[in-house]
Amino acid sequence: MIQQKPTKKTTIYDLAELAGTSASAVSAVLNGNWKKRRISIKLAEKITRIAEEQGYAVNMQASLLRREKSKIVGMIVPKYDNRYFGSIVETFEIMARERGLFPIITCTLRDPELELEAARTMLSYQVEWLISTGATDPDRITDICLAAGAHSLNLDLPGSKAPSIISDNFAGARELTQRTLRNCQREIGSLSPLLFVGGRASDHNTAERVRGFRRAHEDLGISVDENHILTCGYAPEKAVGALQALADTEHTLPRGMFVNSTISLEGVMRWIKASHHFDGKPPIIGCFDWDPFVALLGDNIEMVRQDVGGMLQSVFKIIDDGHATSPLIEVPPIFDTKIG
Amino acid sequence: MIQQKPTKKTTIYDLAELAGTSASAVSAVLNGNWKKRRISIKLAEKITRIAEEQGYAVNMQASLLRREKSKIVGMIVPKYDNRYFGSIVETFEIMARERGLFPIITCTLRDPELELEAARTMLSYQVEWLISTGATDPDRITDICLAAGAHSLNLDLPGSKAPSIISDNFAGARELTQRTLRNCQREIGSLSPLLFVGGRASDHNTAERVRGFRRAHEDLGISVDENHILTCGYAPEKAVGALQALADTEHTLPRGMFVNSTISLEGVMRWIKASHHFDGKPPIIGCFDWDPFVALLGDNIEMVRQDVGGMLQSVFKIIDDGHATSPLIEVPPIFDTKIG
DNA sequence: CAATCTTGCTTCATCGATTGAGCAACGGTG
DNA sequence: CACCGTTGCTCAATCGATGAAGCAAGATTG
Repeated sequence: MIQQKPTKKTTIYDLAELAGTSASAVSAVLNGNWKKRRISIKLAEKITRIAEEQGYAVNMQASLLRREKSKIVGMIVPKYDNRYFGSIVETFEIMARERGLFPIITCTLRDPELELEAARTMLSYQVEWLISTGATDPDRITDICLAAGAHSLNLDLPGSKAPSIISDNFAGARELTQRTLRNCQREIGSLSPLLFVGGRASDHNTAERVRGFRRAHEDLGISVDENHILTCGYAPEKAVGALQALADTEHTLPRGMFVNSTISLEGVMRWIKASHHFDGKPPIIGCFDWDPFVALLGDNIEMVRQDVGGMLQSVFKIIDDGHATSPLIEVPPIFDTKIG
Repeated sequence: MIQQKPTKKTTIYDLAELAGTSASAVSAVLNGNWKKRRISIKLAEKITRIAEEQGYAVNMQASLLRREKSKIVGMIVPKYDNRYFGSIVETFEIMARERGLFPIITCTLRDPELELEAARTMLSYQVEWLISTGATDPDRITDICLAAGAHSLNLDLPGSKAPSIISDNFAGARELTQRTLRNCQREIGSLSPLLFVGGRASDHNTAERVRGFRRAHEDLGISVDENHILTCGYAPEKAVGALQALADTEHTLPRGMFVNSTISLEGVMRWIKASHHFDGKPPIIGCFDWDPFVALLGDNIEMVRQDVGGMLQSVFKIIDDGHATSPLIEVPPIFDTKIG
């Protein structure tokens, strides 16, 4: 018979009838504990064969309703438009599957309302753990998780009510700033302060990176110009706007720059190309994030790669153990050994 | 405090008891059809308030078990490591949510076994539609979808058993090849054939792009060297290997290249940088895919952007209508007007 | 040969939300 | 006052899978 339309779903009752047995035997066979339930091998094989013939797939909704654990782990992520978050999601899925967990992921477009909405939806699906990645208000998410009986974790940006796994932003920014200052010195002959571009002044990561940025300048005895800290937001257009505004008030911009993410870097490079401000004397950039094409094509760009593998190891350590031993885990980012 | 343990989940029975009413009234109020069920506004408000106080979240497993439609749409995608798939996933989520559907996405790492496994898992979760993006064997996925009562669609790579939405690879490749040939001519003074790098000879998209590549050469009266069609796979290392092998047998490589994806481009650029083959005379590249940093930094690289928005419009047109009017939809890719 | 154990199943209650059917109370009508 | 319609709820069956409890038949023991 030719089935154009999808057929009706097969249930264990259908299989039971076909096999001349009970639904409970079918269930026991198909979820693997038929030995414990003392089903004969003969019947088990018969049921398995019929299930395959019928293309049977268990109804997880029914199954999960009955079981006590859902084995579903959720993750919310701001965007899929850069390698950092892409890599986080990919690694999360792989590590979840290794453990027999079912990962569900959703992106929230950096919209705080959508974050909460997405969290609520995931809770409806009975996630056991919800990982908030780069969330604007992780504590509110933790609140609703606790109320709904789920565990929560923060990744990339910390919160105060759930364990947080983040990059070591201070140390990373300090090292990156030092390297960029040196790269810049090698290029222009003298040591001079950098421009800081991107990120939100209100978020923990940006604050820590600014602190590392300042410290690196201190280390080398250079003073930072307060007007040169442009925490204008992450979007490329924000960086373009901030650079243009600064160029409008100051004659020349610093040659060296610390850029807070690849997203902001996109804007920075767009502006550099469009404004012709740096024509002939390309800026020396350090970027707190990694992208393969920038690494290959960007001649004067030093990048730090956040240790996604290490961070997710920590996440799953907590999930595996069922609890965290520390409220904040800072994972050092990775520098390529080669410089500039 | 970090170590709070999640509370027990609240059910409509708990709420009913708190409100001094029945579970069925609670259900009616919370899923919005309390007017139809003639619940008084007074009771509706009371129930709503209590539900909010308790942080109640409906149990989707139970809800979906009872309803006939799940409103879940699934998508499988090979990787999250490039802008094309990232953009597909992001757009898919947005468009699904606009329609009140719940999107679930999983990546299959280009592993055919994992594709099937992921499809089966999604079917267990009662997806109504399953979109196979860039799948190696989309027809097998369609088979198991039909057996499980779900609809299926193919995106990016076509299949023969379900409607397919793909880029117009032939026309796109033809145009891109022509542009690259011209860019190359402008650079080196004479018209000469390009090298084709990346993709699998067995997949539809690569075959069509090779056809467009050949046609563009024909159009300009140039003959293609068969040894210069390197359909070596998508992974960067494959491109590196293929270029090295070719460079080992031939003295000089063509100056112009057609690269089949940003993934392959990564390998191509790695080899170019490492081998020093093109030092001083950078290759002129056309890439069938788009990346913002390549667009900004790659001076001699022309890119085509696949029309993700248009493709997903087509996908959701089919989902909205419940059926497709055509088995294959080819969406023209987008060229930036500016050349070179 | 009765008593007990083992094997191989079946029966039935359950998870939480949904919804058709039904029922009590009240107001309006003739 | 009998009858009917409306309002505002409750009852109970149901979705599909699960697993504790139970039961019948055969095997083993004393």
